[in-house]
Amino acid sequence: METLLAKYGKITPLRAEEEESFKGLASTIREYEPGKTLVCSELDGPDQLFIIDEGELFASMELPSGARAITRLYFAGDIVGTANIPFEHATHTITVNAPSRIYVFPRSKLVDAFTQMPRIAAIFYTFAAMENAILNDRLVSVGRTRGRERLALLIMEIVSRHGLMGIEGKDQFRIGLTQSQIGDAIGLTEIQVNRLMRELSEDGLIERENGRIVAIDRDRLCELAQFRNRYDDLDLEWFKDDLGTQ
Amino acid sequence: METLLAKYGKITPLRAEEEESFKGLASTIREYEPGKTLVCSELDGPDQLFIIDEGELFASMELPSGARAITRLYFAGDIVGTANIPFEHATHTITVNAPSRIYVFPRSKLVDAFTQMPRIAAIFYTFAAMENAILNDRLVSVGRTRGRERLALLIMEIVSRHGLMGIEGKDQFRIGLTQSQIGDAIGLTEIQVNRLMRELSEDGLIERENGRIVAIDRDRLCELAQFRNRYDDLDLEWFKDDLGTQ
DNA sequence: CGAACCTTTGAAGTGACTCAATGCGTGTGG
DNA sequence: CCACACGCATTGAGTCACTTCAAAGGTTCG
Repeated sequence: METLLAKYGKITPLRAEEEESFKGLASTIREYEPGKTLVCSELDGPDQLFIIDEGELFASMELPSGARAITRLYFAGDIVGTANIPFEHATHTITVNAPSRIYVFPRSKLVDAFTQMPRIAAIFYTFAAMENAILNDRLVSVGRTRGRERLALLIMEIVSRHGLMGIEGKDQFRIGLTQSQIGDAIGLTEIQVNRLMRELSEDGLIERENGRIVAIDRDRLCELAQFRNRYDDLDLEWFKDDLGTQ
Repeated sequence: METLLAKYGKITPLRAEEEESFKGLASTIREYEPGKTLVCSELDGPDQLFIIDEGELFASMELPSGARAITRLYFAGDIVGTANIPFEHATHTITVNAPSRIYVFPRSKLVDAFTQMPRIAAIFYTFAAMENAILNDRLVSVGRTRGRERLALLIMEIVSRHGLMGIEGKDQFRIGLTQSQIGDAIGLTEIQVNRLMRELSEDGLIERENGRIVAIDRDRLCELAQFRNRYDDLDLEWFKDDLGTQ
């Protein structure tokens, strides 16, 4: 369960007894293949949270028109399903996008976690706020910038969140989305995504090899996207020491 | 402090001792006039949460280009500033849009609240998840629908959230936003907003009087916007009774 | 080797933007 | 009490980013 604790550890170290207790809450760990749907907004109740040990998922919504929007991307260490928790029906569909190993966390256990460990509540709250901030940035991007900027932002978001958990190496900036999925994530057609990628490529901001994207000129991408890495900006002093274990 | 407790009460009744304890956390109550900026993303640290007793606020972000995006609307009973809490710098600006009475809630007190009352943690988490879901719906709307649908969704969001706290009456559906602000909220120019409002008006979906909007045909607006009232869909059984006060 | 899926390119159409100007209501000061 | 300013709403004309429709080129895998 290293991965699970890694991102949390980055946020605020868990105490030994918290770590122990927290581990007990994740009832099962499962492996999933790409294409698997974990929660479907039309059918399922949202009775579970997921924590990604390894892999990639995304959250999406389908419109009656047949259009699809991808609203969130999830990587190792993320808590998945926050926005579904307080609802009777799931608000979005969650799909596995790369072979993944996932901890399953029944909603009912949240109660235990919050009661036994107030710091866990603060951590969950922090993750929800982080997701909120990322959605916020996405909304601004889609609502108020052109395709070129939106694409740059998506690339930077993926690059930086990948980097967070130390998923680096030569494959560092691989983007595991099809152009069609990228379009669904930034509100463009796949055709336009294709054209913009060529543009960014010709301008030397990215390189493409075999469907993979490499962010070459991160500085200019950041500048273009007005990207701000929210994780760098975390300030968790407010619950650092005060929350005891009762 | 009736309003504060009203929406929470709708979500899950507070116990007497919780209510007492909770009241103690809100340090001050203040009145603000329209135009006042409570938190500015560039300058201020996000050390405070606000709970609206009465009034209207919105959260926005400015881009270097001069464009502005409005990402959230807040009404009586809402918790404002959730997404700013774990960050060193605020992620968005919060502006007062109608005369408001607001409870101010220092961030440091959150620790006390979470520790003393696990149910409060669950409630805050729920509000964050709710905001998450609304941002989600907005993002889908802006990214994957036309202006007409977006406008309809915004109107329905405002109408339904107004209705929540019983702010009804003949003024029931008043929208306290200029066309320019509406544009910033749904990713259109004020000119396009104006044209679309005329369209909706001519089609009998809304009526306009003196800059106010009245949602006449709510059914067709819902259909058009594919609107789903998230508040109707709340399911909070999961922390109803189990979270003791320790 | 073909099927399925993804990427790429072209050409025509359109929703929304930009620029520009007018109208309208309210408040303010001469 | 009128003149003016200011913010907001409205309308028109031209342009552009992106969409839609259509088709061809690559890759991967059974």
